[in-house]
Amino acid sequence: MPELLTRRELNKAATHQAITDAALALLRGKGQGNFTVEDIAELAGISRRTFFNYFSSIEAALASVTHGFLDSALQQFRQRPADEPILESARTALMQLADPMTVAPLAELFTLTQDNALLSRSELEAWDHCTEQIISAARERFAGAPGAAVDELYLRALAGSVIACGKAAMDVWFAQCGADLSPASLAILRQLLIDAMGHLGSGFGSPTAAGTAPTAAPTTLLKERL
Amino acid sequence: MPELLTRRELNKAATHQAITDAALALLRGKGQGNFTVEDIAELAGISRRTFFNYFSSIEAALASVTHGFLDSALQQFRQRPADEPILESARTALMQLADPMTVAPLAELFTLTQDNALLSRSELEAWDHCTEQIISAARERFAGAPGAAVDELYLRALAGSVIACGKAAMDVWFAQCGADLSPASLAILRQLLIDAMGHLGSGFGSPTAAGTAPTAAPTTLLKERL
DNA sequence: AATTAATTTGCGCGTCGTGCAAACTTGCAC
DNA sequence: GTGCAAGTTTGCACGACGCGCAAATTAATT
Repeated sequence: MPELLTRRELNKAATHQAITDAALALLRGKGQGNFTVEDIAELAGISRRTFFNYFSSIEAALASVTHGFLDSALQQFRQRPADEPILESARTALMQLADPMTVAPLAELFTLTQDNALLSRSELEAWDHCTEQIISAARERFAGAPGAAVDELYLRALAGSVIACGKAAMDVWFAQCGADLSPASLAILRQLLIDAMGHLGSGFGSPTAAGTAPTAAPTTLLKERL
Repeated sequence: MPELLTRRELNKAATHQAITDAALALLRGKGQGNFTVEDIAELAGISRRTFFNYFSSIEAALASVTHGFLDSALQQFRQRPADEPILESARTALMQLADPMTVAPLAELFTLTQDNALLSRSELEAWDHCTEQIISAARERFAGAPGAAVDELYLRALAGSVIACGKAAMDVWFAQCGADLSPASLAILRQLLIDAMGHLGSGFGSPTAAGTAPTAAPTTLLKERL
């Protein structure tokens, strides 16, 4: 969290926040596609033109919620020790996000958008953007390894799969718990993330092995420790 | 391939094709963002309004190339025997696509779009749509299994990871070979797909294990047989 | 040939996204 | 403080978008 000192940065951050807040409020009240940029601008107390100085579309404004969420995930990942197994790092980073403050905005966004269609374009873009950043982070981590050249395919396949599993866990969670943010619900999310990463780590060996059942391999290696 | 008999369906298919051809031609000639729907309509010999009867945007028109590619992948996957290991089915389905006729349009689209930005929104949407369909296909496959309820998390994590690995292989291939469609280049693509699925099947154990090196586990299980 | 259904087309309208230049705000040095 | 330089907001204008609508055109049915 870099301290923003100058007034300019403060104002900019405030406007940014005001826009996403307004967009979310309108999404809540009127539903997807039933409000315009002008509506957002008015509610946020800025001009239509200024909105476009911050975001190129309504979708982009809403996707900033997802960006925020994924950015903090990235942050968690980057500060894991470099000698830790990479799947373990990913798992831990994702787990840190299963707390109310962090998931709340994303959860609401999900419930408000997935009613109508699938994940909207900008949402997908946010996840994709995060994938690219994981690739960078993982590349840096492997840079100091014995083998000189990093296997680009390995990196991209791994990062993509991790994100896919994270997304899968979230999808299942929302389908199961809706916007429920209770401790019990968050515990389920954590377990889903653990299981998803377990499946990934065990090569998707059996559909039930890495689940809640007291089976051997994956659960022992990736058991939750709280 | 369903035989289209009536004139109506024939015309529709022809128009559809004419539009994507025109869009690709303009993309080739003028570059991303430097032509309008009206340009496409004119080149395709239809009205601007008719374009929107087929696609909701230029991006969507271009993404139909990707959709076609992924749909045929889906088709390959669905006709695999149900008792085959699912990763093996996915691998085989993807491999069938490494032939010139199938990848050529996609390859060109990649070279024309990835110059500027990342994969555009509609491209991502196409991959996501394919993921959803793989989930359906896999769910059907597991439906006739002993365990009654299908593990939704397993399904979604698996499908997402498979697609992510396929995408990773393609990304690396394009970065490496550009639009080269020679047998040698396609052989590389096949190997990349094999390796990516190998990494996935072995739980991303080691960065180099599932590669070309004569290591034990993954390569033996997923070796190419031609 | 006449009827019916599907498709194309032109028109209009509200919205989008952006370049531009004029206001206005902030930071910095004198 | 005063004033200057750099950054930001705003209004305006313009081309493009996406779609509803109804008339015109085309294909299938009898």
